[in-house]
Amino acid sequence: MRGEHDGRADRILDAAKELLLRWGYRRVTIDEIAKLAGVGKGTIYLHWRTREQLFFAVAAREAVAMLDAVAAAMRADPDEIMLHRYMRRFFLEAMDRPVLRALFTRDAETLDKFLSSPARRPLEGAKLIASRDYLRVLARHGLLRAGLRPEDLDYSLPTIVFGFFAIEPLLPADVPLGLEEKAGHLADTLRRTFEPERPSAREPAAGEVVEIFERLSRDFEDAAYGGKHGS
Amino acid sequence: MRGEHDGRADRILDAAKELLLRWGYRRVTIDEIAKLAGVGKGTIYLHWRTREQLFFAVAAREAVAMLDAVAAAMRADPDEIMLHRYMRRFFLEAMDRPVLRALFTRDAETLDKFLSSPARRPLEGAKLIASRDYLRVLARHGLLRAGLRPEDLDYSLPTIVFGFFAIEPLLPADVPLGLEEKAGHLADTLRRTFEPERPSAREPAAGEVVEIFERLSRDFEDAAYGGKHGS
DNA sequence: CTGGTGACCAATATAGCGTTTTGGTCACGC
DNA sequence: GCGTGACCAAAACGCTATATTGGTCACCAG
Repeated sequence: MRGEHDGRADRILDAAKELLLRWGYRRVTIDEIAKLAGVGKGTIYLHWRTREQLFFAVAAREAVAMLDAVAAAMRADPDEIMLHRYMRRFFLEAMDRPVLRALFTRDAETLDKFLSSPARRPLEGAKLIASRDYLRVLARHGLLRAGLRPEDLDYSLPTIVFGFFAIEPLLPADVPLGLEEKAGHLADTLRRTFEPERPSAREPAAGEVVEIFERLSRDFEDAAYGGKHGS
Repeated sequence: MRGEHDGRADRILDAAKELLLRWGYRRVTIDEIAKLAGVGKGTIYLHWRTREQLFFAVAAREAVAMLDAVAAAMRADPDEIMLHRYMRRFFLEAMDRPVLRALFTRDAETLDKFLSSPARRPLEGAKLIASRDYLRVLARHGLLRAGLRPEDLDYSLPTIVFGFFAIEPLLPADVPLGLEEKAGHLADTLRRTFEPERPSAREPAAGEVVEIFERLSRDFEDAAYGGKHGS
C-alpha cells in the first residue's frame, strides 16, 4: 500500500517543490504548478483544499523522506537510536534537503508568509524533534539521564536544536565549520546534557524506536496526500 | 569620571528609549525624540552622527547596565563567574530589560530594520556572550572542561544561548515555565556541556573576570556616548 | 566666540487608485 | 464521473501625487 499513489499527486508536488525552490513561496502560482505538472488547475484542488495545504504537503513529503532515512539508519545500527545520534542525523538530513533546510532555518526569502501560516504548524519542531513516545522509550531503557522525564525535555531539547538551525542564516560567511562539525557539536551538547554517562544497551529499545519513526513517517505521508480531507 | 555625563545625552537616550518601546523603531522620529527630551533637533546630532548611532547608543547603555549588574554579582559571589552562572544571569538580566529583550529575541515588531542595520553589529551576541578574554581566564583556572579551548566555544556557546533567546517569540502562550526556570535549563545545559565535573576554586579567577566585565562595560559606555566620533 | 537651534531640502516613505494577477469555484464536456 | 479552464471576487501590484523625515547649516543668544 505504501507509496502506491497514482503518481499524479507526486508530479504536482514535484512541480510545486521545484518552483518553490526556484522562485520562493510568494512568487509561485497555482497556474504555474499546474502547467509544469501537466494538469489542469482544478485537478490540484482535487488533491488539496488550498494553496497552503499543497505546500504543506511538499514539506510533509520531505519529512517522510527524512524520517525514512532516519529509520533505515536505526535499523542498520541500533546505536543510531540514541538521542544525540538521532539529532545529529536529523540535523544533517534536514540541512541536506533544501525544503526542510528552508523550513528549519526559517529562510524568509524562500518561505515568506508560509513561515507564519497555520498550515505549517504540524511541521513545527516539537513533533519531529521530541516525539514523546520516542523519549519515553529512551527513558524506559536507561538511555536518558536518570531522573530525566520526557516532559523535562519539552522545553530544553527543542530549544537547543532550534538554536543550531536558526543560527545558520546569521553565521558570518567565514565560519570554518562544515555541516558535519556543526552536527557534531549539537550531538555533543545533547549527549552531555541529556544522556547518562554509561548508557544501557541500545538493542532492546531499537525495535520500538524504529516502529515509532515508521509510524511518524506514515502520519506525515497521510497528511501530505490526504490534505483534501485533513484538518 | 564614570557616569558624569552632562545629563543631556541621557535625557535624549531616555526619550529615544521610551519612544522606541512605545512605538517601535520605525515609527520613532528624531523630531519626537528631540521634543520629548526638550532639546533642538540639531543638538541630537551634536552627540551622534546618525539616527542609527543614536539607537545603538540606547542599546549600548542598556548593555552597560546589564554588565554592571553582572560584575556586581560576581564581586558579591565568586561562584557567579562560572560560565553557567554568568549565562544564567545574562539571560535573566537581558530578559528583564525591554530593549535588550527585544534585541536578543529579535523582536521585529519593535526593532524592525534596526535588527539588520550595521550599527547593531557591535551588540551581536558573540562579543557579550563569549568574550575570548573571559573564556581564557576560565580555561586557565580549570573552570572549563579539560581540553576545551576558548575557540572551541566560538560556535557552540553562542548557538546554544541564541536558541534560548530566539525561541521565546515562538513559544506557545501556555508554556508553564517562568523565566527563572528557563534560565535554569540554560545554565544546566551549559554546565554539563562545557564545565568540568569537579571545577577548581573560583576565587583565584574572580578578580580577573570582574575586571574583564568592567572593561567591557566601559567599552560599551564609550561607544554609547562617543557615537559622534566612533566608527 | 561658541554651543544650540529650527527652517530648510533632498530623499524616502505613505496614501490613493486604477489595473493586473491569482486563489479558488463550478458548469461543462470528454 | 473525473478532469478542465473560463470565470469571479479579492488581493497584489504599479504608479503618481503628497507628506514625512533624516540630516545640514546659517544664524543667534548668551
